[in-house]
Amino acid sequence: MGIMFRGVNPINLDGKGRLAIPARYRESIGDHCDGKMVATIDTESKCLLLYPQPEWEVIQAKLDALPSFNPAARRIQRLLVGHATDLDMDAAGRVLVPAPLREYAQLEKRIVLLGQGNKFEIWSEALWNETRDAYLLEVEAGAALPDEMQTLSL
Amino acid sequence: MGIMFRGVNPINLDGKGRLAIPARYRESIGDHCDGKMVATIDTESKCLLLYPQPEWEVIQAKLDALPSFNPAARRIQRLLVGHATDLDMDAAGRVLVPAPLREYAQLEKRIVLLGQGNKFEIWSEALWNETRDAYLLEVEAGAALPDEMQTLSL
DNA sequence: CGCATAGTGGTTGAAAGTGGGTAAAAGTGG
DNA sequence: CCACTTTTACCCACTTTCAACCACTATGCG
Repeated sequence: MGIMFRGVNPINLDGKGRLAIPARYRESIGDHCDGKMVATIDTESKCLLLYPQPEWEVIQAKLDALPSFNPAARRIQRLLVGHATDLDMDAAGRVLVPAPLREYAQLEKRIVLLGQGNKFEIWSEALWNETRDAYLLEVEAGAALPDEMQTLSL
Repeated sequence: MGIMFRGVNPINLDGKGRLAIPARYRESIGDHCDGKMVATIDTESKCLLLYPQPEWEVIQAKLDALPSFNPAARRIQRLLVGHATDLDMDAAGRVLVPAPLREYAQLEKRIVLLGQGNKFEIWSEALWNETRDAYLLEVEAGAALPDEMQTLSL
């Protein structure tokens, strides 16, 4: 059983595009992967995914195992593996988010770091707020839940 | 079989947004999770959910196991796990409720802490009163009960 | 009626967030 | 292959935030 990230963290990117990982995650990240992380794009939403390196290796192994002649599989491989970039935490607990990834997720100064289990999601603050509000409206409208979740008891 | 909370507790949030857990729950919380709790939003109602950490870990594990390419699953993960925040009781038995969560549930000074089995719900007092009265009216109007409850014996 | 415990609020010191400067390294073009 | 430009990693300084601590008040119980 590995690392478990959660929570919403409003952060400022600095002028150089650096992201300061909130202090409460640093110890577990240091233990788990010595500050080595991997960032890539989320293909479904305009946000980035940030994994501890060991977690990412597992994902990439699964992706590499997909059938090479299936166009959808190739597409996912190219998008996810193709954009995956190694990032190192510096002494102050920051990682430099590469310009192409910043551009994809429309990251300016105000961003949100969202804990999501074995990974983080990185959103522009504006986009996250829009997305979150839309989700809440969907729930209110009684959006259907898939079977796996019908039995989920909170 | 774990912890069981119940009862309605009117409480004041202080100026810093701290919530004093009523003394009668503190011992069991201390035993069960050493004061470590997790708060997140309720997606159905404008209130917060407050779990002892071990209880929450079980729920998050289930949520994290949902399929990543299912939009409804991503929605629930982002809303619940994304807003989940670790809280620690201080020496006086208080937890600081983060500003984003206070905002979601419209918590000002007067709030209500509602025991609900393995968790608490945190309501603004005004919203709770409205909701409770509405529920009572629905029952009075003879709202239908689902089948599972037809046989329920109190 | 007094004591003990819970509720409440304020203060302060350490740590996290933030921003910039500099030097080395990588990339680019002649 | 060398010179020049751009990037990036490391370091330092400033500001803000928050959590632990302390003090006072209210309440309930013996």
